[in-house]
Amino acid sequence: MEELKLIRPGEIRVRMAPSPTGPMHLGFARTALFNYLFAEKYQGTLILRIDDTDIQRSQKKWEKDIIEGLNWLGLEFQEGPGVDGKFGPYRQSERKEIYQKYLQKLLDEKKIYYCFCSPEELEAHRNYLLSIGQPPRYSEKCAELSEREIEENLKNKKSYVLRFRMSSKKVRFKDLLRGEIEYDSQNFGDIVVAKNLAAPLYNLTSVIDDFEMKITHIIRGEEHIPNTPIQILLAEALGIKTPQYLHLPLIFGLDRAKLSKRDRVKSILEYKEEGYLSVALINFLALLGWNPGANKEIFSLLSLIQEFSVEKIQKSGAVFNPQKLDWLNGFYIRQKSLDKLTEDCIPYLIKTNLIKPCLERDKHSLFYEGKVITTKFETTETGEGVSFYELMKIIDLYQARLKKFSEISELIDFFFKKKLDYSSELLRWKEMSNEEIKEVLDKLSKTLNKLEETDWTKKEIGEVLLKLAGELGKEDRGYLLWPLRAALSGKTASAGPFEIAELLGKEKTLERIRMAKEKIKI
RNA sequence: GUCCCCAUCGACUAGCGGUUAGGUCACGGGCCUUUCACGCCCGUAGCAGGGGUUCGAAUCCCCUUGGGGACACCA
Repeated sequence: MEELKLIRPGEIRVRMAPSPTGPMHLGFARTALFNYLFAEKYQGTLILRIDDTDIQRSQKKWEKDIIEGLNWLGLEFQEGPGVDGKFGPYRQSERKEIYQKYLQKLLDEKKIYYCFCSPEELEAHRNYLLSIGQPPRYSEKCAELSEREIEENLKNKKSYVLRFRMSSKKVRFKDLLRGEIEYDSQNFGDIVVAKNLAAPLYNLTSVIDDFEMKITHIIRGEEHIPNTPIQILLAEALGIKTPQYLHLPLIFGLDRAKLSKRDRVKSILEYKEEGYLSVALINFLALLGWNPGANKEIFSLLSLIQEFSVEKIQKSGAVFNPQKLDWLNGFYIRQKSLDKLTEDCIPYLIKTNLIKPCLERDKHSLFYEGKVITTKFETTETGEGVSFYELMKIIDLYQARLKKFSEISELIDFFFKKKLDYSSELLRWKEMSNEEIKEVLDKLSKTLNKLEETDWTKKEIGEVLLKLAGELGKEDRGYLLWPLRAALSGKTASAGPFEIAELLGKEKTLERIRMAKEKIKI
């Protein structure tokens, strides 16, 4: 990539150009990320341009989704009309006069022409060509209409489109990733560049804006490779320069189909709601199609900027693997400080109705001079209060077990319940008989009951129970500890019984053992 | 159908003419451990096929096959 070495800081201008016709999906997020990294790497400028020329399909809510997604990921752009000193996106829908100027010029120069063919007519012709194995392209029926015919049709208000007179030639361009790519423009036919003088279409607006915005490098998905020769021809007709191109490989779903083509496109914001960290998603996305060459998997946005290089971008498409995303997310969750993690989890506990929002809750007052104040959340089922500090201790037990925040509720719900719902079979360790289970539970309550409230710590609890386990004469501690853990949590998997018992408190621990005994029939 | 892009473990990838083909996720086993997870150790698994070029090809070239993308009055 010798041309990249010639780049001077500040020269680069790149853009993200989503069309707001659907939510911001992973594919666009990855393209945005690479544009961002490229711009940051070379101290260039990144622009957000909303390609909303299709007024039928474009929606404000999708634009909002895209901008929120970008914000969440921390991919900031450095230019654009905005308010309060903040940059906003350019919108093609707000730049109509610019396109009209160019369109008129093309029309005057007869480089585009009026086409009055009906959609039905075109459809039929396309199907015919397809059926005889020809590339489906326009018949050029209207290419040579006389001035009079055109005026006649326009006067009769016959609907029209504007077609570009495609020159017949070979178009070559250089892709920064793939090298020379050549197309024969004969395959294209005279494409439609505008629905009418006031409604230009993507290929035209894109070429004009990239020029007007002085874009130096277009970094976009591979699906745009076939558009590139058309855009080059268009630029030629307009007499404007073309930027350099870099086409990123596609991201596929597990079924190997292009992500944005799948039935239901998942918004990046849904990952946020599920409890993924943006740092994890960024890290994951970067690794999808890019690799620094070293045996390294963990990258912050900053380290990505430092290490990013175009040479290391993959050429082949990548399958999106949710398991690796989960692993990365779990990794980043384990790196979090406990108070931050707890803050992150609280909305999920509220959403699943385990606790109620704290009315006088003020995030900044939770910690006062390093001390935890006693802000209490009301637990929905028991009506008791649970402090931020207590929540922190619970979540501490699950930090290593959590892959995403949305999982927290079903992991720790038993702390907030009056009665646990589980089958008596859960209490059975290996081949234990019902009598044995009951006996073990009896011993547990007797032993724990003797423990003073002041000694009710996981350390003390562990000591007396381990001693008890030794007295039981069984090799296997599970004989004692499994029924306990099951009785306290009601789950097949959970944190350890000593920790749970400590946080539950003596009273609740004994109550749960008692309830477990009731389940056992002899 | 036509055009274009691509091709290393199941997935993401390292490799850029000479390697016991490396790493991560997932999977299997072990340690730790009452369970689950974390952590640590070990393991299974790959150069799509065929021709060249070369003393020597995962690596360079060609063909085949396979996968994908594009062929709109969408972007």
